[in-house]
Amino acid sequence: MVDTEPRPATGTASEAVTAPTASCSIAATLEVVGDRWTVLILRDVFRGVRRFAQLQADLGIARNMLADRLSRLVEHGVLERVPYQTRPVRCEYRLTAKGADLSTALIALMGWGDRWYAAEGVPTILVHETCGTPVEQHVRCPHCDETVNPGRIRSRPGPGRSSV
Amino acid sequence: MVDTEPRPATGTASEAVTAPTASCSIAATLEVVGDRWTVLILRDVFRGVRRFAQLQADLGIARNMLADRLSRLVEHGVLERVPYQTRPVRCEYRLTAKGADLSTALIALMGWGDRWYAAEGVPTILVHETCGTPVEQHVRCPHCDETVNPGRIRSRPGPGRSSV
DNA sequence: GGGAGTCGGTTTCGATTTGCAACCAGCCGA
DNA sequence: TCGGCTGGTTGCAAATCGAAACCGACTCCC
Repeated sequence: MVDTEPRPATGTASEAVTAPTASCSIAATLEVVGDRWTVLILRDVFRGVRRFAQLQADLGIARNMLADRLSRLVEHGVLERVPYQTRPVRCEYRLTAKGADLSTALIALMGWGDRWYAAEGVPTILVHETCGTPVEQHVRCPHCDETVNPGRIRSRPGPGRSSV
Repeated sequence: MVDTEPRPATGTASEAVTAPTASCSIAATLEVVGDRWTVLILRDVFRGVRRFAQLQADLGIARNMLADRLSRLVEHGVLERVPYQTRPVRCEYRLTAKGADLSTALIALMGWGDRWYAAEGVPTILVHETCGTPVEQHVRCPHCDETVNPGRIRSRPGPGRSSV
C-alpha cells in the first residue's frame, strides 16, 4: 500500500489530490467517524453498550458531547434509535448495517494496538465463533487466492477519482 | 464482533471496562492516531508525500497543526525524520515499521468509505502487485482456514485485560 | 397529592484547541 | 544585497470541548 516514488515537489497534474472528501475514501470515512469519541462510542455499541447513561458512565465523556456524537451518528445512518420502553419513550442506539460494516475498521485499529501496545498481553481476543480460534485480519487476492502482504499492494486511481 | 446480549444497566463486575487506554487496544491506538489530521497525514505519507511543504499544500492543514502532529507521530515512533539534504539540513518524514503496520487500518477505513460513499465509483483501487487484481480485506480463521464474517466473531477477555 | 429518583437530554460558561497570518532562521542563486 | 525556498514558531481570534447545573417526562413510594 505504498507509492514508492518520492513525489516531485510540484505534484504532477494527475496526482494533485487534496484532502477533500470526494477524492479519497479515507477522508470520506473520517468525515463520519474521524473523531476519538465517535470511535469509542462505536466500540461500546459493538460491545453491547447501547443506552445514553451506560455510554456516558463507561466512556466518561461529557453528556453534551455524547448527545452530539450520537445524533451525528444517527444522522449519518451509522446508528439508529430504537425505543426500548414507552412512557416515557426512551431509545437505545443500535448499529445499522452501515454501522456494523465498520467492524473491519475497528478490528484493524484494535489489531494495531494489540501489536504495538499490548506488552502485557492483549486486552481482548477475537475468536471464531464455531471453533474458538483467534482470528486474523488479512488482505487477500481473490484471483491468486492468497494472502497479500502490504508491500505487495499497489494503489491505482479508480473510476470515481475526480481528475481535476 | 458483537456482544449480542444487551448489557444490564449496572454492568457486571467482570465487564465494567472503561475507556482507559490499558484496557482496550482501540483506545490505545486512538491515543496515537485518534485525530482526523493525523490519519490524513499518514494517508499522504503512505502515498509518498513526505515533506512538510508538500503535506501542507496537499492537506490544507495549518502549519502549526502539521508541525505538531508530525512531531507527535515521530515521538510515538510512527514516523521518523530522515535527512534528504544538508546545508541546511532538511528532513522528510518516513514510515517506521510501526507506522507501515497501520496500513491495515487505513485500508479498512478506505474500504468502508468505498462501500458507503463511493456512488460514483471508488477514488482509489488497491491491487495485487503481481497480478493487478483488486484485493479484499477479510478476517480469517487460521484453524478452519476460511473467511469469517463479522457475525461469526466473538470477543473474549485476553491475558492483558486489567480485571479491576 | 407530594417528594424523590431515573433517564435522556440541553444550557451555560470557562478552558483548551484550532486555524490563519505574520514572522523568523538557514541557506541558495542572481 | 535582494529575493526565494523550506521548515518551522509565535500571536491572536474563533471554534470546540468539558464539567456542572438545569429541565421534562415519567415512575415509585408514602
